[in-house]
Amino acid sequence: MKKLKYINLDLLIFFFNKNFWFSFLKNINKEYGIPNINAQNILIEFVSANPTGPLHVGHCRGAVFGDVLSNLFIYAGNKVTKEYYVNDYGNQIDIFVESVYKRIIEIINHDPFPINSNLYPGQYIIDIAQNIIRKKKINNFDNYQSIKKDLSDLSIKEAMILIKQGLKSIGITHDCFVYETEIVKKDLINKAINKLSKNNYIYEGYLPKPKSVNDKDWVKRKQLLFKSTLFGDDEDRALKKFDGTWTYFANDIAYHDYKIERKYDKYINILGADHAGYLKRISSSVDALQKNVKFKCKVTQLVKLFKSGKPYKMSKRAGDFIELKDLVSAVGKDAVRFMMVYRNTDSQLDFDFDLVTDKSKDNPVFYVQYATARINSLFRKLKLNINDEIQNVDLTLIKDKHEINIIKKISEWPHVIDLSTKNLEPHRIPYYLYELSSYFHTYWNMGKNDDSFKIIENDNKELANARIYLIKKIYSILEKGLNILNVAVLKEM
RNA sequence: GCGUCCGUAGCUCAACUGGAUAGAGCAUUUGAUUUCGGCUCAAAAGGUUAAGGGUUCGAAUCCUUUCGGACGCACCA
Repeated sequence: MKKLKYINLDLLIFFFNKNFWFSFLKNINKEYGIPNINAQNILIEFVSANPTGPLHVGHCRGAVFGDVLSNLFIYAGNKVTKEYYVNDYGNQIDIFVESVYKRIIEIINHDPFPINSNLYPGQYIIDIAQNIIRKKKINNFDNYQSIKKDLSDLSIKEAMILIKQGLKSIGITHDCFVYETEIVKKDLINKAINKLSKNNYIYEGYLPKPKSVNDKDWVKRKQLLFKSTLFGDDEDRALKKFDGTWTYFANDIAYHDYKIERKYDKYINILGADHAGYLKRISSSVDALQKNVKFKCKVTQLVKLFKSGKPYKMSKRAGDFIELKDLVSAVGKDAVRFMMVYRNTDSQLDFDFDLVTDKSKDNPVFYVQYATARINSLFRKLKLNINDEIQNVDLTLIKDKHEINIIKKISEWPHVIDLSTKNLEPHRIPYYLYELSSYFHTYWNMGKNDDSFKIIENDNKELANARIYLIKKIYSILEKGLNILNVAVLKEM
């Protein structure tokens, strides 16, 4: 230690000398950055988009966020189950299936598809219709009511194929798909509601009129309610509809009870901004179902698309939204993944099509990948395998301030991992990788201006060896970080 | 009207969750390099952290009020 500065009661500041940093660098091993924690069994639910069509850009942020978070937890030594809840039940599915039906009839009988109805018009509905006709599981489409159940199953199956393709295109695979119809079929709803009932969390009562509803359309009605206000929600929530069937929320309580029954150490839900209002209610129900359960919801804010600095508008109603797979084919999986977690999920994200395909240092994805490519080129030049250990290093030859700063930057890595994991904030990783890359590129450029800073091209073999050792440590962290992001580590570009 | 999130340099965002002089990139200015004013490099400048009030040794961070923005607010999913 070089010196110790006293600021006040709680703050001590340490200044380390160079030898500290050398021995620090020496001690970096394969486990460097992995927190020393007890392994946990974590269930993380994300995407969970309705099976009524392919994924679009709006789903993308939550999808990548959940996946990176999973990788992060795995890296930190935990066991992770990535789960997708399939809402294959209820009104929206009915509308979807009817849309597919009308498209089938349009294709077979040339009856035009009813525009301006509540049905989904999109091209993907036509594709699904064609697939169903082609696969010939149903031979006669004349009577909608009689084939409704089969058509529904087939349509959902087709939609799930599209969704899984979209996920695959950005490198995401879920471990587990839980279908809402299964929850209903197994009668898990009664089971969960009984659980709540036993604790007196359920009653018959009245809800106040919502502000967004007209007086005319509002009928005061006694209904079955869950006391979510006991757990911090703004209102108690309805469990049964006017026709006596369960609400979506009741089914979701059952689903979360099913999660709890499977006994994980920790549960994480990733929700889109448009479902943020749902958060209190679902966490209330989880608290009510089981005391002291570790359950966290994370909301990802919207993504705004830009092209050359101008907003890129799209409308779901008109059916012209951008599908995830279109985004990926336009800018590539790496760019999508990197940029989607580059920012804190609490803030809205601007995603510029042009910037992420730019081959320049303005593009953070390129910049980080360029660093790994440059480092690889050094090893190629030396005819060294980048994975081999470097022997007999004399690190005291590293003297420059910038080199010491690189070591300091490297020392931040475990903290980045720790904060990202604890606070569910993986944006720190790409941000850090960008900074570390920036340190590396500056180092590289120092050699361009001054030969004595050339990493390998100088007469001093010992010095070159020490520098290569340092560079390799940078590389191993970039590699770890990119692996967590599931962004390619490029050997050359 | 209510709820959630956000407001930090001209722009897009960080800031180790309450700690030092609030940091990066773009844009700007200056210089270097390049037989290109375009690529690259180096440096400078840029801030009352939306505004007011409070909490304490100490606040961008916590509390409160106001203003501004996004999203949501049926028995839909």
